[in-house]
Parts: sequence; structure tokens; C-alpha cells
Amino acid sequence: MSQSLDRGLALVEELAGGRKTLDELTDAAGVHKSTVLRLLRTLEARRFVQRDGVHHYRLGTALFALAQRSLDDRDVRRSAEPALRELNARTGHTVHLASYEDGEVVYIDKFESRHAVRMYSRIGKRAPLHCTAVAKVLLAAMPAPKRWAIAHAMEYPKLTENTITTPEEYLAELDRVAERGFAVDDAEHEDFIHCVAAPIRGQHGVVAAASLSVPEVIADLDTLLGLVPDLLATMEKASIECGAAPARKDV
Amino acid sequence: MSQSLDRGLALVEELAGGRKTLDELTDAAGVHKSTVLRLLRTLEARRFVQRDGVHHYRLGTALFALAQRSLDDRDVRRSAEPALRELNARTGHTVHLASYEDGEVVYIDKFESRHAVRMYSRIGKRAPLHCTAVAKVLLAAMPAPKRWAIAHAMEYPKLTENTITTPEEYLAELDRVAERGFAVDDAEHEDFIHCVAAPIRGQHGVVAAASLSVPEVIADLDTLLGLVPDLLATMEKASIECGAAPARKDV
DNA sequence: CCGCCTGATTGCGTATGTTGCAACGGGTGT
DNA sequence: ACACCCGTTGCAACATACGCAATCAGGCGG
Repeated sequence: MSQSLDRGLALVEELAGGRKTLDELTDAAGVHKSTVLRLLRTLEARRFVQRDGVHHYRLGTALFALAQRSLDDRDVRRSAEPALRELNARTGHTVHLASYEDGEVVYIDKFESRHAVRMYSRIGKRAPLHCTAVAKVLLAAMPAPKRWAIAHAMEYPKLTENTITTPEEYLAELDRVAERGFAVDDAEHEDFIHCVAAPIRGQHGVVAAASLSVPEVIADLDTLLGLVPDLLATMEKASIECGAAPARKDV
Repeated sequence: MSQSLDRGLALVEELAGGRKTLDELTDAAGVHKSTVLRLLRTLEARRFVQRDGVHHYRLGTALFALAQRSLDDRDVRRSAEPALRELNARTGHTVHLASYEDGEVVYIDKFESRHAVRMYSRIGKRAPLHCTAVAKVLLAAMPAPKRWAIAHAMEYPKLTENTITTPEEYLAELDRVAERGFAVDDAEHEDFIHCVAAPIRGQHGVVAAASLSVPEVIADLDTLLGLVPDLLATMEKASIECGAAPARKDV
């Protein structure tokens, strides 16, 4: 492991929280002021951070370009985009595209709700596995041993009244998801918000999951479940774009 | 300067060009394979890169979140967004928001054209100063000595038939821009594409520039110039959002 | 089925880059 | 005008990251 690289990246992450002064960064990094200064200089030369006034530093412009590339690299995102956009236009609700990474899910794309009351989230945000519909879909698609291992390795913080809190319950839920082909998060993650999610398949199985996230005040559970056929049809379309073989009704 | 941090960041930039193997990265970095491996491990731990298959590395998901933050930090972008979006909707043409940085302009936001023939660009992309309308607007707003210094320090590669190639011509053009309040790029950057740009002012002067970029086949120069009043009105609106005092007709 | 070959990975000693200290300097506020 | 507060730099000690070379894994051909 490279110490200075690690410290440098830590600084970048620290700056993700907003503009900071040298002193604030020094405290956060836990190393000497001059060290931080030198790291910042290197980051500045590569445009990962930039000075903001005399006393402040903030994230630099190199990140824009990099993130655009990084997103474009993920062809799920590009391929699924039109279908998800249409789903968003049709339903007016927040649509998320997510993939599994290291014991969490990451939102890799988002289409905003048209309603005034909407869920807060952003691309790049991570969410826990035990309480999100997208995670259930992604986990349900994994081979049983891996599913078991992950379910037993993860935490189950109780975030709302409905949160699943044990591996056993969770694995049972995953079985239900696998059977039905979609997942529900009935206000298990955040109070007053429920979601339905379905998988997007590529050539070699499930590559991502997409969800509709809706505040309960906008649509009750039945209404939300009424959107599932549309969701599934959209995911089928997206899956074909991602190189999946079309689903056959007779199998 | 921190060597390992610099090398690590160089690796990230290298990966911006697409997924790479360890060997390819080693060549690009010009250091020993094991060194690259260790840097990659640190980057991986911070999710700046991730493995893609067994032999490849690609950019990681940390960048999404960071870039979102970085963009949100720039309040010009957030404040100007509604006005620019409307301009894009009204005209159907590509709208760019750009700011000056280290002898180049950086596109910090973009609204896509509705036409099939459209300009290629992306957020985070950089462009030269001597041949873009946004650069002319930004430079024209600078104090004369700084303008002079920049104009004489920069390069003037001839990119098209119309490209300005000397500091003298460029400075004269800047004077025209300052006088008229908008700038034109008459296919000086890319053949067949021309642009008009205008400044967005904040509390302390010009903070960014926005442009309409249109292929000549879609609109001739006269038609493009016909859009200038709309552009200026939009920028006036955006400027007020950015904290500028409303323009007074009588001054 | 075995052995070769390519490419990833690790242990280790050393040189080098990096660190913290302390002194300096520039700007700001009183 | 003075003092204070930061940011900045030079330097010497040290830890760290480097390159080397041996090891390991995995794929391919014999």
C-alpha cells in the first residue's frame, strides 16, 4: 500500500464534503500541515483539486471528465438509458439504476421524479443491501452459496419499522424475489418511501437492477405494485439492449 | 511534490482512456510492475479504480460521487441551469456552460441539441482559448493587462480556415467582444460548426460563459446571429440567479 | 496428463522520497 | 505601525516505497 497516495486520495474524499481550508484538511488527515500542503500541490497539478480563493480548496475539474468516462465505460448504463428514461417519462417517478459492489449497491444512474415530493439520492451514492429493492434483485440473481455468504457477512441495522434484521429472513425474501422476478422495499430503508425493482440481464446473467422509488403519499403499495408489469417490460427491453437473449414465455 | 501520489493519479488518468491491463499501465507509467500493482491496490481500496475481469483495471465508482459533488459545488452551474435548460428547449441547439482554467476553457455543463446533426463534446472537456466563443467572452471580461499576458503566452494552432493565429488579431477580437457583449466563433475551432457566446455575471463580475453551438447545415450565420438577443436575455436571467445586479438600460 | 510459458504476486534490502520541525514571509486586522 | 495568523520553504532523519528476483497461478500445446 502506498501511504502518500492513500493520504492524497483521502484528502480528495474529504473535499467531497465541500470546500475546506488547509487546517481543516490537516486535522482530517492527521498529518503535518506541510505534508498536506505538498499533497495538495500534487493533486492541484493533476487538477483533482483546485484552490478556491486563498484559503480554501475544493474538488477540481479533472474529476468531471474522469467520471464521464467511467460512466460511459459501463455499457449497462448507456444501453439501459433509453428504456429507463421512457419509464421515468411514463410514470413520472424516480428511476434508479444500480449495481452490486463490495457489500453495497451503487447508484450508477438516476432519473428524477416529476413530483414535488421526491426521494433524495444522487449518482454514485451507496446503499445497504438488506433494505433496498435493487439489492434484493441483485443478490437474488447470485448463486446460492455466494448469496448465503454475503447474507451472513453483512450487517442488518434496523432503519425503519419494516427493516429485515436477520440473515434468515433476508434469504427467505431473496427466494421470494427470485421466484417472482421483482423485489419490493416496503419502507424498509427510509420511512414513507417504497420501491419496486427488477433485474436487467446481459449476455451472462444479471448485470444491474433498476427501481422505481415512490413516496407513499404519492402512491400506495397497491398502486406501486400496479406499475410492476410496466417495470418488468421496461427491464426486458433494457436487457435486450444489454445483449440478453429475449425471454421465452414457454420456458 | 509527492511522487507516488502523482504516479497514482497518472494511472487514473491513463485509465480514463478505457480499461487497461497491468502491463499496459506499467508501460505508460514507466515504473516497475510491482510498483504499479501496489499503487493500483491503494486506488482500489479507495474505489478510484476497480478490477474488470482478471487482467484489466478500469475507473472505479468513487469518481461518480466525487464528480457530482464537484459539479454541485460550482454554484454557477446550479444557478444557471434553469435558464440554460430553457434556452436549449427554446432553440433546440447545443448549449455549453464554460469557465476559464489555466489557459483553457472547461465545459462545466452541457445541454444536448435536439437535431440529429450535433456537436460532439462532453462535460469536463477542455478547449483552446483562441478559437472558441466562450473563451473570447471570458477573456474579454478580464482586466487588460491580464488579457494581454494570456494572449501573448498562449498558442495559436490553425485548426480551420478561419482560426485566429496571432495575439494582435486576438486582442482586437476581444475588444470587439467587450464592446458588443457577445462573441462569435465562425468555424474557427471546428469546420462546419459556429457558435455565439455571452457572459454570465455574478456579484463580482463575469463568472462563466454560455454558448450556442450549431452546425452550419442547421443554421447559417445570419440565423445564428438572430438568436443572439435570446441568448443575451437568457444570460441576463442567469446572471441575476448568480447574484449579479440587474443590468440598467440607462448606463 | 504433464510441462512450459506468460503474467500476477510477494519478500526483502536499500535508496529515495517523504515527513515533521522550525524558521520565514506575506497579508490582515487592530 | 505592530502583532498575529496562515501558508510556505529548507533541511536532516527516517520511514517508505521502490526495484529486483524468486514464486505462484493459470492457460495452452504437446
